[in-house]
Amino acid sequence: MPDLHTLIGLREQKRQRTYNSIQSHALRLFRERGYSATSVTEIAAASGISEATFYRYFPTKEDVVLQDSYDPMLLVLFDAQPQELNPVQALRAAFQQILGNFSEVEKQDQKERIALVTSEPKLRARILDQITDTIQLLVEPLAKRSGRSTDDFAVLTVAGAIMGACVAVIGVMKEDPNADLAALVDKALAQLEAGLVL
Amino acid sequence: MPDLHTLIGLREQKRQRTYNSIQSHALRLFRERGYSATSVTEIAAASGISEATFYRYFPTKEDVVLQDSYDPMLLVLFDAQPQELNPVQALRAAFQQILGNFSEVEKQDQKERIALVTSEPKLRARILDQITDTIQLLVEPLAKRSGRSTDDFAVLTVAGAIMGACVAVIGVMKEDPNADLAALVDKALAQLEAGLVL
Amino acid sequence: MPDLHTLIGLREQKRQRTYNSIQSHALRLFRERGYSATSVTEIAAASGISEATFYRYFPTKEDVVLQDSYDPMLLVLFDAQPQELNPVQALRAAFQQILGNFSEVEKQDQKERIALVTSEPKLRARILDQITDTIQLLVEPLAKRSGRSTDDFAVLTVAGAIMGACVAVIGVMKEDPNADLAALVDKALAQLEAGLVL
Amino acid sequence: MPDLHTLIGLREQKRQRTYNSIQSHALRLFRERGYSATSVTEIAAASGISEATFYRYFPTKEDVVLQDSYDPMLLVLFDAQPQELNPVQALRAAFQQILGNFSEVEKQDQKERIALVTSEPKLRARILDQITDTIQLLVEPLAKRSGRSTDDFAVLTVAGAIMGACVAVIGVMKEDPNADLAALVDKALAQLEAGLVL
DNA sequence: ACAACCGGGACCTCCCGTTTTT
DNA sequence: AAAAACGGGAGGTCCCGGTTGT
Repeated sequence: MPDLHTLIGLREQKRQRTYNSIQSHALRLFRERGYSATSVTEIAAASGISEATFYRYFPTKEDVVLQDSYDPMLLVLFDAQPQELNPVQALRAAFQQILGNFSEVEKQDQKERIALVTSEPKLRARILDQITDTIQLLVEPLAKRSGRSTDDFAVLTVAGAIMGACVAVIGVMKEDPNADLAALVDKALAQLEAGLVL
Repeated sequence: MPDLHTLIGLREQKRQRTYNSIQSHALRLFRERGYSATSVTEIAAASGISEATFYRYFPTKEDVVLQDSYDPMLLVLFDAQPQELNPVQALRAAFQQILGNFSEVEKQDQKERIALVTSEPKLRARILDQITDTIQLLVEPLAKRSGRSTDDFAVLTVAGAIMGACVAVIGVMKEDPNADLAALVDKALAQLEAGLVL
Repeated sequence: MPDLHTLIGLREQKRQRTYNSIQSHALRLFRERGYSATSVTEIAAASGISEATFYRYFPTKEDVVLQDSYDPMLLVLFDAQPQELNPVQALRAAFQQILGNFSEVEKQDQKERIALVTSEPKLRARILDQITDTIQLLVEPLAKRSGRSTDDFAVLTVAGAIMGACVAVIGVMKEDPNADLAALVDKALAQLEAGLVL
Repeated sequence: MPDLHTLIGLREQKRQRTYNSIQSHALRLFRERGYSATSVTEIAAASGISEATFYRYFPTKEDVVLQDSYDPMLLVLFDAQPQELNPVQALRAAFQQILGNFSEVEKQDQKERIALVTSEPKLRARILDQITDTIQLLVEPLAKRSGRSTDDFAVLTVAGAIMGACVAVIGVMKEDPNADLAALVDKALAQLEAGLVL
């Protein structure tokens, strides 16, 4: 896993720091006061930026919870997996390299995001989009690795099944917030890996 | 496939007719005027019932789109499948007995419901619940048929994967509303049936 | 000309007072500080109402200049003219009953509105709509009085010509703000009245 | 109708060709990508000129839609009309000699310009100026032909009425873009010609 | 009682002028 | 010197809870 920071300039690094700062301040405030009781003004103040800058990083307040930088990482890591892994195996490995290396802070953040997303109506309203977006996101690399077309319905089905398993895992996390996300996802994908050969 | 009507009394039959009447009038009005521009008052009037009666059938306006009577049917049909079918095979067969026997009217209604649910924010907001509810709903019969516990994570994963595939199918239907829902679901489940053995 | 106030309730009267209060405070502030240098917040404060209430009366800041209550009055007065007057004569008379009875305050307001509308880009941007809307507004009563169809192109032409003459008058007012609006409009319409018989 | 080309030098002819080339390329791009989504850079590239050259022909992007070379033509043609025609008659004839001889390409361009001007806010913002400028433009020749002073309010009224009728015609064109501009203008001016004698 | 009205405040967009990076 | 990021502030929409006119 290459250090992404060495590849980008100072400006981008600062941007990353600001991004993370906003997100973590926001999640903290949401935890302390609740999602809807926290205004963007307050998040901006806590993060030491202007409200306008907040909206330059996140198009809406919802996105501060919904967005993460893991999707592009996932794609990069997926492509970096050894060629002998089949698509689901490679995806499982990539997931593990992200989730398995979460710091305690990241784990905590992730838990809170799941809790928020499953409880706050406004956020729940956008999950279907998130899921279908991620399904679409997965289709292309899955197709590439399996030598199939991106129009192949079988690829779509596998992508859907994987995301469905993730939704089931999120359901578990909701019931038991102390469950180990990385382990659950790995277990689910291990099971699918055996059967879902493309 | 047993005749479901023989299993229920006359009163229940009348209730079913009213239920379907409300739903189809509502879907028609939503198509003609748009979801949010149609009031419950108008739906009740078009269905020849009082507003109070509407709410006795559907707790909210949203539910007239979200609810369907297929979930209980699915469970009954699932249990009625021959014991030699494995869980996913049985589920696939049950789905087919419902979707494959849709009348033209039902097919049209289903299309519109998918279109509404994927476009109206209020409705989209409740899809996660629908999905997780259905996952939970599937867990018990899947566990029973596979001789596993309802707590078995493998069962949950399979239920999630199946629903995920359905979400992918809904994505396809959204892009191409004239696609054949029954055929797509069957194709997806056929693929999962081969790999997802419990 | 009937007293419209006797026909409406106390609430509506209060609404009218608020409406006029906002408009006159706004015009005063625009005169004192300029249009774009005056914020809606300031107008609301000066009028003793909340910003939200401002937007309940005027959809945008522009409308506080553009809107007037004269259009509906004009229609009522037009219809009230003696039947022996031809359409343009009737319109001329109606205009006169409005413009000729302006109080000094109203004259002053009108002057300022003309000055603003011809100078402020944002406002100028909406004049074409105003003009075409008013042309359309005039078509129906003109058609009615002349016994022609509202689709009759001749009616549209006359309505356009009348509004065009008004635009020319506004051009004069812009050059010489102390010119007498009522007199100029009357003179223009008198000229058209002679030739534009429907 | 004299051949305008014989009146101007070769250099001017080339300038005209460049001017027309820029304008038609721009209108095509506006149609294909939308007005605000098309940059001056792109227009210049499509026309095979530099951005600097574009601005030597058109002071702003707006002017490429708003400007036309017809105003000076109109004046020349107006003056060339037989002396027995009254001012409005002469103007009607001049209009016809321009609009009636439009090529298909010019007709199409004109339609698109009307569509753009009535829909793009930035462009709409400048229409009042266009109208009042044209009214002023017409005043002088109208006054001359009628033997009146350019300060004569009657002349201004007639100029305004004529432009107002044109605005009404533009309104028709907006509703029905396939209407015949030349015919509509002629019909409107024919009607005014009968009544608006100076 | 009932609906309309209002104040308050959150969300979000856009623009302009200034500072920082490159 | 050009491009990007930022702060500030105005415009506009929406919803909630309380008040007031009918």
